[in-house]
Amino acid sequence: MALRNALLAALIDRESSGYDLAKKFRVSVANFWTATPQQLYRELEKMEAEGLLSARVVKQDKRPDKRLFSVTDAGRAALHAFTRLPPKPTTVRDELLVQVEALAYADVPSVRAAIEAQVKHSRQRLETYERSLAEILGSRTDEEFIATGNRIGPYLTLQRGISFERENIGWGELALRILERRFPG
Amino acid sequence: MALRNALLAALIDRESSGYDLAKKFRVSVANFWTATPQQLYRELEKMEAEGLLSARVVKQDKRPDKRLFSVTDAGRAALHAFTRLPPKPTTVRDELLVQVEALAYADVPSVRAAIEAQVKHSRQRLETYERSLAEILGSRTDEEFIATGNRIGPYLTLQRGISFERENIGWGELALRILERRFPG
DNA sequence: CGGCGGTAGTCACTTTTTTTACTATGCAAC
DNA sequence: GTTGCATAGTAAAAAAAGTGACTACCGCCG
Repeated sequence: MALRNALLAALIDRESSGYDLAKKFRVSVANFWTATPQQLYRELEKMEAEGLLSARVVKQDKRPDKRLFSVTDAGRAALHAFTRLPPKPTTVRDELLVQVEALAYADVPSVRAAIEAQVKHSRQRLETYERSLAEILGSRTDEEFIATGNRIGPYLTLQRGISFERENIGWGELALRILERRFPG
Repeated sequence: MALRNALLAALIDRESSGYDLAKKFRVSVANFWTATPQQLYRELEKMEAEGLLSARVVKQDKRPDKRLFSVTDAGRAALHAFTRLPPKPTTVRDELLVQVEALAYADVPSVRAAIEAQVKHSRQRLETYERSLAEILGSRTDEEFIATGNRIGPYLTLQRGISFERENIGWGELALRILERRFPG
């Protein structure tokens, strides 16, 4: 009952297929919610059944048909109601940091490789976020956008994602330097 | 099967009761893993049954008895094996950011209050982390510690927590300024 | 023309997580 | 003197999430 709010937020200003949403969840939404395609499809079904979404089938020529979902008035109302409630505390699950916490008992080369992989991943995400931000801003500066832009919400979540990934990269580099020094090889 | 690794990491250099762990998960571990007390107790039982932990009962005078768990050799081996595997991608669930993403359809005063609450919470966590860091460092500087300290793992995860909470605070303040400007009241 | 990758999903099953409701004891404040 | 908070847990059920396998169709590359 929580994924649905993320879906409403992701769908609210753009009709999308399950597949589109899966992509969006891999890229921008990944910033604050993670979900597998299976979860999405299941939840979309339920939400349609409950009247939060409406779906229409679009026949396609060279691809399988797809179903485009959009938020209904009831969905909009549910989203508004959700924003009136105090949000649940954030939950995170970061196996890499568990491995780092256990460093003294860990296989250091594996952990080092995992940190490197994560730094790479963060760099990619950072680029994606920055492209999205540029798209939102258009030709305006941050200042102009903040004063007059209308996609303030996505702007803010993107900013959060950007600073998060920057910190991630910085932290990863620090960790690698320290590992290099303490466990050379 | 994932919480268990976080538990092994949390227990590895200190025998603790379920209650102690619940506290530790609220404070330091919260940085990279969240779990409720119920989850902890259940998992501790299983892990003891599987020989990853050993437990001893300590009778107490003015409180209920408690069971102190410590990691066995098998547990240490399991933790090491875990660190050899590539960590699963991080998952997050942040309802506050979902609400912010949906700002245009949200109840703005509620969201503003939620951001304020989160900033306060982050300030508290930041203080906690900084205290823990000072404890780990003792009288050493960061430089000295990095060169010679032996709790490198916890040092790194704490650093990650600290920078995360700082970013959180900065982001929250930015968001509040923007809300103030765009939705005054 | 065969295989790979991208689009667009569904189904069955298992594991995990969350929720709700309990049992106890003791301390401190009001 | 009893209410609320902290300690220290347990049990059962419901809900959510994750895993793996599967169906299709198409375009493109070699």
